[in-house]
Amino acid sequence: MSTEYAVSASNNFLKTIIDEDLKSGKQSSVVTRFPPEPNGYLHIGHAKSICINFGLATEFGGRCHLRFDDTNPAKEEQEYIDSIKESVRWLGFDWGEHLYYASDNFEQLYQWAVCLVTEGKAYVEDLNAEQIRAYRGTLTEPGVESPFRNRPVEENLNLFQRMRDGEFPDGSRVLRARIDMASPNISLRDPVLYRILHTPHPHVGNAWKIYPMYDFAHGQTDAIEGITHSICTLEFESHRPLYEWFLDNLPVPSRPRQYEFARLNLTYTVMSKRKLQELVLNGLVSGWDDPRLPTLEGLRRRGYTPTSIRNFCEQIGVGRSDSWIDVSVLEESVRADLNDSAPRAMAVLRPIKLVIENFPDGQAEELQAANHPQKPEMGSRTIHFSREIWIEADDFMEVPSKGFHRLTVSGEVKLRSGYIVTCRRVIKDELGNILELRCDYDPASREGIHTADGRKVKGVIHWVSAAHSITAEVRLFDRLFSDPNPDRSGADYKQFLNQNSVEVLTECKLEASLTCADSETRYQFERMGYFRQDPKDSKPGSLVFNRVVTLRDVWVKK
RNA sequence: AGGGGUAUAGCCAAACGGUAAGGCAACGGACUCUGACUCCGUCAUCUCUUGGUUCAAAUCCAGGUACCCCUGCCA
Repeated sequence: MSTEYAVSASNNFLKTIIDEDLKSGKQSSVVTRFPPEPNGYLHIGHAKSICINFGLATEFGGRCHLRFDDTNPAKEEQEYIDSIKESVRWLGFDWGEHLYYASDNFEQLYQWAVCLVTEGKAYVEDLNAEQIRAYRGTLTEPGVESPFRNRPVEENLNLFQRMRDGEFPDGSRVLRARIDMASPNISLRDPVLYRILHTPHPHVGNAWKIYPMYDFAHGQTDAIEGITHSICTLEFESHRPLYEWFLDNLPVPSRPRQYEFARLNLTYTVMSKRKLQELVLNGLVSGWDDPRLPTLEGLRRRGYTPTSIRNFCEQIGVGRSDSWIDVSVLEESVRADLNDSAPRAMAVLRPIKLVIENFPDGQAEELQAANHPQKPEMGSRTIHFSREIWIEADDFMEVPSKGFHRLTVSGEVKLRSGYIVTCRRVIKDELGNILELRCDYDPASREGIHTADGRKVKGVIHWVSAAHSITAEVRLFDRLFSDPNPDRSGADYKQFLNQNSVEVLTECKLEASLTCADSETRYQFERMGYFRQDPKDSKPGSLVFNRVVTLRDVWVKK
């Protein structure tokens, strides 16, 4: 399987639209944008949007902007701006010179609001939030016009200027568009354009006392940046008429179009910012970068590669119907990438001692082990074979179950890249716990898996020389939730938290070559899965590895 | 209930009036010094449903049904 980015050139409705726009000459180039609000960390759902926007730009030879949709300083912080930029870069995308902030357009937006006021298309509202809500009507009943709706233009101009000047307290007035209080589309019932907020802004500081709402900022900002295809998620679909109303009524420099796609839903996790934040704040996870979280920082810390996430986004496609992607698709994606690129190593996670009685004490033999079974160009490394080695406890069964083909009493097994050993006896303590296995090895069995009498050995297991191993901590992560859809309505998602979503093993025995493991390198610990050092907690001398994902295992399924 | 959307295999998803792509999963087999990888094969007489138009319908028309979104001074 190839790990190249372009997994398939499958079509989707956005590509079709862009293709037609380009061919018909409606657009001469493609300009998209990824427009996060800097009020939290990015997650895998954002990755889908990032891949769509940057991907489309790349595919059609256009460009993609990174734009912070920073119109609500009450929720936004510089920390999030920094994290978002880092995550987008990590994913492998480059916005070049095109980094923008909606807030850089505040003055222009203000002037356009004045235009609307001047033309009688916007007015200053004195009703409070509760009253506005009551006047708005319901889904089935039309709204009622505000008593301030027909305020004279001059008065509106005066009041709006004074709102800007900071003369009024938060919440005392808003600027509203004058559209249609009876519209069946509620977002057209005189939507709020500006609110008063005496709050400093992370990007423009204390310059403003009033801030535009999303609807009044997004489309115009798209127009200013020359965005041709403004791609957002489905819940903004009913805002599209409003998006277009502003473009129709303001002297904007270009005419962007909004298109919507279905957001990503992943099983066994939660994706809403609110819930993610709740998990972090309540200490239910270790932080925004907890390796069990679907945040990009979490996936990154766990060991997911940017390539695997991009491939995942390509695989799941883009559509307009609500869909649920099983996490196993994400897991399979990182397996595919890592299988290709990860050097192999041996690590025994739950060690049990095996003593080779016919190997001299105090000696060691150097063996060569391939770093990748299908890629000789990745070379090999030296491992040591000696009298005492560690093997995985699971790889020995005193009473083998049917189909088990690893080590059993008086059975034989091949030590990967080493020799065939035969188990002679089991030494236990008085409680019956296995202390060690006593074995013999066949010095002639270095190559292949055939015994001296020509039989083929059934099993191959990983191992590590006791005297040449290092002890390390390994963290095994599982799904954060035990239910495929913890988010389903009517239940508290927290009740579905998987109590065993992390298992910490502190007595793992790793081959010595891992002593100087590079912190970015993902390894395949043979037969156990893919691992990488935890970037925060792993230190020279006390290594900590995270399991990115297990290997596929058809045996345990049976 | 008003408005806006969506229904194609277990999960995604293509198709644009010409006879149901592809991926993942699953299943069967081969290969293998990782029960991994890889390889081969199987997997929708059928597109939510009921009618209609047509030589021909997943695609067009009419009526149902199910689910999602919208009543923040959030985005």
